[in-house]
This record gives sequence, structure tokens and C-alpha cells, in this order.
Amino acid sequence: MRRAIASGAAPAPDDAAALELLIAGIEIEVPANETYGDYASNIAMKSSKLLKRAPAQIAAAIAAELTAEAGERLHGAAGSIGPIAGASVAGPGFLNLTLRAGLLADHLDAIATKPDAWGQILRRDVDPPQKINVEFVSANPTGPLTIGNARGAFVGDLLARVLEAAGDEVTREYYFNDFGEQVRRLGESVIALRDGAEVGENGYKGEYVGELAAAIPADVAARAAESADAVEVIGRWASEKIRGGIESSLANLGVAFDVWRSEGSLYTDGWVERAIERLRSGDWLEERDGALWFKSTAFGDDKDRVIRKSTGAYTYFGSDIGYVEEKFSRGFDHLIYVWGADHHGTVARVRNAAEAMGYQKEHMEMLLVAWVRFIRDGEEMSMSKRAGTFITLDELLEEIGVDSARWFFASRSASTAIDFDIELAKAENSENPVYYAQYAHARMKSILRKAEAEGIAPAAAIGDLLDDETSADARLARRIVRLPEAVEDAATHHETQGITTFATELATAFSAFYRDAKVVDASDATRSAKRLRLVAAAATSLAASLRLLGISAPEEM
RNA sequence: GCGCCCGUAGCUCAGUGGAUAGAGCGUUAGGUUGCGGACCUAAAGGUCGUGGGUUCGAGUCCCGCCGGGCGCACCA
Repeated sequence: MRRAIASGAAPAPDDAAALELLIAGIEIEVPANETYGDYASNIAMKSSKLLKRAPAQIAAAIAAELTAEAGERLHGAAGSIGPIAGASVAGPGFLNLTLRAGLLADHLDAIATKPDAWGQILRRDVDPPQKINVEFVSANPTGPLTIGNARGAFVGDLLARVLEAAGDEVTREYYFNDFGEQVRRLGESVIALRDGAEVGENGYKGEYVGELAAAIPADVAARAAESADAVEVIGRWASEKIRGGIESSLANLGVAFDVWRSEGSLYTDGWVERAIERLRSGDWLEERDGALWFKSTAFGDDKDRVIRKSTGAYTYFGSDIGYVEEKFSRGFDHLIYVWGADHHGTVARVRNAAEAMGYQKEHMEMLLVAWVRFIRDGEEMSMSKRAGTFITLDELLEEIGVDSARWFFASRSASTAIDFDIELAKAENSENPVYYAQYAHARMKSILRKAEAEGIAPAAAIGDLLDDETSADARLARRIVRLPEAVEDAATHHETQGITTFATELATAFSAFYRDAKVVDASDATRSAKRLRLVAAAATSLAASLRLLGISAPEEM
């Protein structure tokens, strides 16, 4: 479409490079006010300076060209039929475009022909599919997932779903620490409770620790007794046990990981060593005060960063660079890290190290998920895994349900801090927008069932139903076909709220349609059949958007 | 002190440089002898924290200030 507009730019500059630049800069959008047409472009205003002509003049020239061209094509001569039926100028120089009426019908028929593919988009011509690694949650297995982990889980999973829908190949990955200080503390805490002692100041005090202490299997207990390091044996057993619990909690959310990568394996499999070797060969390392440093300041960092401490132990940063090496070795084009906002301090150093290792930092993206303040009875709930004062993810889902929770997080940008009032979420259960969308879907299905019971089948083609573009039918149709745009936007910008907006708007449009248009109507069987096809397409599109969100699309409620 | 994020309707939040800044909830007034009333229609409600700047055009980009959150370890 950009090309179509640019080629219509009669007074285009001779300079080919300038023209390319112009084409890239053209923005096309759906105008807020539907009386302005189907799409609008700002090309005239953008190019005004370059062409040294007034925006309104340029827009008028393009509109005339496009209209003439559309006319020619429609009237036969040229073989292909363009998408644009008309163009006009408005305001300071907006170019408003109207699509050929038949185009909408074509789209709807395509939905009915291939319902399973609807919502999947192909970006191959513009943007080849990528092999993408999305790492998220990655909470250490020292306790069950809490509501604090919820947002990252939903954000990461939804992003993965959207990228898949846009044609990318996605690996969902969970990174966890199965050795070191935290696991030792867990082991000490479990042992203390088993022996009837008090948990130390730095230990874990949640109820689950006591449950673990009571559930140590005989063989593990025996191994611990024989081992010189009982804390290590018990700690590892406990953390693996907890990790399994985390996996099943995530399954309740509808989130499944392809890869569980332990931090320890980055050492035992030599990845950290290989990463260090790469840095060394580029002369990015320095031994100082007995420690090994990465010269991060060469990349604009405030200070150099320690990889290996003077004690010989590695830092988290050491693991991080080993992990970068390991991930890229698997052939990913792009790495996405979904991190809590509190990790922002480590973003620069990891990307700098990656660059020093010879990777492009543009291929690494850290998506920082903002904090959620959980509020109950007007009070912020402070949570600490060590102190044992927290609400688990499982408990949250029991209270408000997966669909509500998914919608809540999906409809908000990951970068804004949000308040989550649990009492309010519960109280608003039946008023939650997610039910509005689901209800609309159930109602669509109900209509289709009723029609079937009365022996009216959907038409094989939508035909002329949408020719009157002001009709309730056409209004609904225009919403239905917008899903691919919402998916593409979300995949391009890595912002997924648009999907919930789409679902809400489609549900709203359907409610209005439902009010104005009778679908199952034996007195006008022809129109009734066409409308059934429209309703079926609406159901397909709404269900596809809900599936993308990981939310159920019920047949009845 | 330095860095990053945030500030939009009573509340919770969308708004990807474009036209009259939107949605849900809440408030107010209405609506069904039709396919699901978990619905629909309408109204009220805004100094987009604030002051400058860039631009034909700024909630959006830049700078300052105010307010809030987070981070600034040879911790994990």
C-alpha cells in the first residue's frame, strides 16, 4: 500500500534515494473517526518540506492519481484490481483512503475457508521469521512462585505467543540457580526444621519449608547422612522438589517451558569458560586484586565488573556471560530477557560483554517488567520469600481465576507500574472486561446453534451483505478483519495490550450488531444465511484473539 | 549524589509524532411481547504533574523542576 501511495505521488522528486526515504517514512493508520475512511496517511505533510509544496496540494495530487487509477482498474483494462477504491483530502493534508468494498468480503470469506490460520500472520516478505529465545520467570527454586512472579510469567508467555503468531520460531526458557548460597540456605532451613531447631536469620521461614522437612525420602536422608556435606544434599533435593512444584504452578497458568537451564550447567558444560576465553582473546579482561574483571568501562559503563572473585567463586555476571555464549551457540537470531525492573542495573553490562564477545547487542533485548503493588483492604502487602510472608501464585488463581488474571496483565503495558487490588479483582469478577469478551463469544455460538436447530445454514459466500458500508453488518465486518493488524503491531513493538483492545472492540461491535440486526430469521433466509457466515467469522476472530491471550473462549457461560 | 522507569477522568489503565485524548469500573438518566439483560443507549467527569523547547502538528521527542518507584557490591 505504501508503494501504491508513493507511485501515485505525481510530483515525486527525481532523486531515487529521496523517494525511498519517503516511502519508508509513510505512515498509514486507521483513523479514529470512521467517517474519514478505512485508512489515512500523513505522506503529504511528511513530504511537504522535501517537495517544497503545500501539504494539501500534494495530497490532492496523489488523491487524484489514486482515484483515476482505481477507476481504470475497476473498469477493466488492467488485470489486477488494487485495494484502494477512493482517496480524498482532509484537514491539514491527510490522505484518507477507502478500500474497495469487495475486499472486506474477500477477507471474511478467507476466515471461513481457513479458520485455523486466522490470526496467524506472515511477515516473510518484509521481515524474515526469526529464531527467538524468550527467557522469563527464572525465579530461583527456593520457594513456590508468588504473585510477584505472576506478571513476568504472563508477559513472557504472551509475547512468545504473539511472536509465534507472527511467524517466528520461539523457545520459552526458564533459567534457575540450583547451586550456591541460596540453595545452601534452603538446605540449612530444611535441616533445622527436621531437627526441631530454629531457622537461622538468613534462612527460609515459609510453611513450605516445614512441609519439605517432613517429606524427606529415606534414600535422600541416607545419602545426606553419609555425605560430608548434608546441607548440599538436602538443599539440592529440596530445590528440585520446589522446581517441580513451580513447573506445575506454571502449567496451571497455561505456561509451558521448552528449556529449563540450570546455572550450574553453564559451569559444568564449560560455557562460562568459553565466554571468558572469547573475552580474553579480545583483550577485554584484567586480573586485579586477585579477581578477574571485565573492562566494562571501555563500553561506557561506570565501573569494570567482576567475573570471578578473589575467592575463586564466580559472580552472577560470570554466569550471565556464559549463558549468552550458550544461547547464541544454539543459533538464535534474537534473545529476549524478561526481567523485573530491579534488574535494570545489569542490562548494560551484559549487553556490553556480549558485544565484546563479538555478538551484536541489537540481538539482545531486556524487557523490564515493572513492579506490581499488591493491595488488600487498602494496604500494600509486603512480601518476602525468606520471611515466609507471601501469597502464592496458586492461591491468587484460586481467588480470581486464570482468565481474569491473564487479561489483567495482558491489557497493561509491561513497563508501567500497576496496582493490583485483590479484593477489587474479586469483587469485580462478573464486571471484568474478560467476561464481556467471553460472553460475546458465547452469544455468537448460541446464535449459530439456534440457526442449526432451525435448519438455516451459513451461506457459502458473504456476497453483497457488506456493500452498504454504513450497515451494522459492515461495521462488524470491519472490526473482525483487524486481528492481523493487532497481531503485527504487537509482534513488531513487543507490546501486547492491543490484543485485548481488539477483543474488547470486537465484542462491543458485536453487541451493537446484535441489537440492530436479526440473524436467525426464517422470513429472509438468504440474508439470514449471509449473516450467519458473518457471525461465524466474528466467532472465529474473537476466539483466535482469546486463544492468543491464553484465555478460554467458552461455547456457553 | 548518579542512572533507569513512571505521573492521563473519582478509581484501575490504554493512547506505536497526527484530526474532537479513549476503555472498563464507579456516578446519573433511560431501554427488552426478537436470536442469552453477564446486554444496550445517553449524560456528567480532563490544566495529559509542571515550566520551557523542537515540529506544519506534542499526552507522545528534547531540557529543567516537582512527586513516586527501582537500581547504583569481589551480595545472592
